[in-house]
Amino acid sequence: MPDAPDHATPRHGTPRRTPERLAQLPSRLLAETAAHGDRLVTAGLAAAGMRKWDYAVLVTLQAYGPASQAELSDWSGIHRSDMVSVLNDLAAAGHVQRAPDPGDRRRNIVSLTPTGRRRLARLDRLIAEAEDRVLAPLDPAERTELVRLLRALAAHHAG
Amino acid sequence: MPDAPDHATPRHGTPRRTPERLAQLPSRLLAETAAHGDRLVTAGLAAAGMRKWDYAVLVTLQAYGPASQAELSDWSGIHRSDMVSVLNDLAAAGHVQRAPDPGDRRRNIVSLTPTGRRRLARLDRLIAEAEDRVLAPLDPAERTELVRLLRALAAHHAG
DNA sequence: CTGATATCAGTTGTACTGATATAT
DNA sequence: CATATATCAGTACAACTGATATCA
Repeated sequence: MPDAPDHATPRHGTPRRTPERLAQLPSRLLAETAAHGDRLVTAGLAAAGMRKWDYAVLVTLQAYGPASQAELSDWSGIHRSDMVSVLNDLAAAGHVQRAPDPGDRRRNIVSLTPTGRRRLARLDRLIAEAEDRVLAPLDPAERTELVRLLRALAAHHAG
Repeated sequence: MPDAPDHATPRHGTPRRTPERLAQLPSRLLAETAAHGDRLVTAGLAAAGMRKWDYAVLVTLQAYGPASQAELSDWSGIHRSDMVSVLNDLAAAGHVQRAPDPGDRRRNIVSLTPTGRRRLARLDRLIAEAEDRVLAPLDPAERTELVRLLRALAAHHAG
């Protein structure tokens, strides 16, 4: 089925929206839905006064235990340069602790505090709600399938 | 299946990557795959010296015919403020033409030139190749399903 | 008057680059 | 020497905001 005729003169009453050829491009759909997801997650975390990267760091620390800033960068996806201020904020709020590594004095050992652990539990709930809103129109099987397909894409482009 | 134990001391030889709890978040997967898609599309269009928004404007003009800048903004998704410079570039390259609307002198009527039409045909091929790279690991049925699911999300959050 | 249009100037947010001091 | 770490300053880019002149 072809698009609207090329060079069509705009007629009044004709509904106009993003052209189908544009709207169905995978790259465009990914960008659009990613933006919606980011907006919902950002709004959810803002309820606790925190940001996406704060959550990523706390989850990584919980999963793997104390780590250097370089390790946290690699595992969470935050740029090394930006990790500094993220940790400054988390440390100032008492959610993480920075201590020099006695075995390698270039490094800081970053670890979760009990306060950070409690905060993470709350963020987990907020994130779960946000993700549920992101996937709202999909049933459970569709959600699983979407995640599977996205992981296949992510794995392919990461390798 | 639980994650790695909480507070685990890093053991040498343990492979480390983004924690599973983080890696499987739909919002994160969308952001990651969208970034890859954008990178591939940007690289593809750069082969013709053009950008994403240039393509979006040309496609919209082909689909709906001559339009005002405000209409192009609404239909292509480009911010009104940014449309100006996009059209400046496209007009300077001879791909579109700006003419005052005799019926409403606030408006410009933007239309495709023959040069722009030829350029669009080339961009269509470049985009098709880029999208094919984006979806590379998926078979045809999976590609269709992914687009269907993403469109459901996009439609839900647009309404 | 209001509201829409095109334009430009400027802000914001985020990813990223580059340089530096320190230590391995 | 080369390499790795943490830090900070500054860049690049896109999305967005706000103001203005023009016109319906």
